[in-house]
Amino acid sequence: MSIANSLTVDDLGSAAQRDRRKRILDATYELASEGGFDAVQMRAVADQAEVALGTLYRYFPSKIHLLVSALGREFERAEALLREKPIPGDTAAERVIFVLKKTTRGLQGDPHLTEALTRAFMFADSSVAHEIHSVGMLMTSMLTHAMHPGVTDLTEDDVAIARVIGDVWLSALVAWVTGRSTAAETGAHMENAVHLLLRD
Amino acid sequence: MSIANSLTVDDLGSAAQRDRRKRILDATYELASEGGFDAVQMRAVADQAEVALGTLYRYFPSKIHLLVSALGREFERAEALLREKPIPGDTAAERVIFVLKKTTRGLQGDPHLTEALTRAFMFADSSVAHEIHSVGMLMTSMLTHAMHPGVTDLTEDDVAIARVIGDVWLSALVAWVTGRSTAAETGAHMENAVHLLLRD
DNA sequence: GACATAATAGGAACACGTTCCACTTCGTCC
DNA sequence: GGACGAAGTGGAACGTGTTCCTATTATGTC
Repeated sequence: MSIANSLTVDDLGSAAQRDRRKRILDATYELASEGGFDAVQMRAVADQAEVALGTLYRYFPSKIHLLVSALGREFERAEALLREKPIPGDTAAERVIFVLKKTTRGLQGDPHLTEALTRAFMFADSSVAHEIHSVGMLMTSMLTHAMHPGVTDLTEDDVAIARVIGDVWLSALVAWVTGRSTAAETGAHMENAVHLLLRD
Repeated sequence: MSIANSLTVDDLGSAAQRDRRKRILDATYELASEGGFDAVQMRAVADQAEVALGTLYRYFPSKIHLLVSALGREFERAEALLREKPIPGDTAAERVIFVLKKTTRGLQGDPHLTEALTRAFMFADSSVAHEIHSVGMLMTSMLTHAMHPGVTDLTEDDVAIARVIGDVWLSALVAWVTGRSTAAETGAHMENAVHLLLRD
């Protein structure tokens, strides 16, 4: 009993909280992946994560926070994947397009999930500013890394260009998830924008 | 009575519908201007427009349609205003920045309204594609007009540049209405982007 | 081990977008 | 001017995000 207890104590504590948080984000991910934004219903997330509704709201104060946090986790994964291998391409433009296409392809492979996460990102207000900022930084960092691999002291122009590309990427993604443009148009538009911005 | 009837027939008919539509959009505008997206409640709009809830939904099938239509009306006004006078500035970049700043200043003068309309625009799905497309075309046309006043045969690059600037503008607006960046940052970012894209 | 505090469960209740229905009024056609 | 379909009214009802409350369980302290 004491052993069981000590084990329990080890497994629970803040580990229990990490576990709950993970279960919640996993449930969010799964529901979003199956049915998009509308399918991520707070009661459904709570049920699937085996957590009470009140607990869900204790961990994530709103549906938007929940989805943006899930988006953040996805971006961290994508960024980690990108860091594993050097980015192919001889010019900054080629490398940036590679990163954009790879990331976009990943997102478009799971349209419902992407719809849910993009919607949430676009609908967030200032109370989610912190989470949004993390995602924005990750995106900018992915892009500057593609532009100048290994370089740490970036010029203001580099950062500005990365931000503009990020803006275009977001807009294109929104147009795509809302069914206003096709995947091909999205890709072409992003490629255009990169060539306009990185003429080297 | 027959005179009254004929008058009534003239005043009502589709004129009554135009009037209802206008009252609804006016109510939307006023509520949005006072309290933003959340304050535009369908029951409140219906009350203020002196229209039944079912009638409101007959004219605009969702809150998003309603707000995007209101946004469209605002853009038409802004575009008409711009067409009145020639755009000052010696270079394309100067003229584009003038247009962006003027339009943005107009929007930022009514933050709640802008928040409501931008939210709706970003949250729209494919069922609102038609209305969104109108707004997008207006924006692109305003920007190409600023780049090349009076020119009608634009190159693909011109249109692509206008679209990228539009994307940046939207992203900046979203960041601003969601409290993630200040008006000054928004302006600076847009100015940066224009200079990156229009180096003439 | 007993207790104080915090976290969770379970679920009722509320708000607002949306749908639906029964009834009335309007516009049109004979 | 009577009949008929379309449009409008008024309001109930439903779904889902969010809040709130009480009972129960876990955690940390003496």
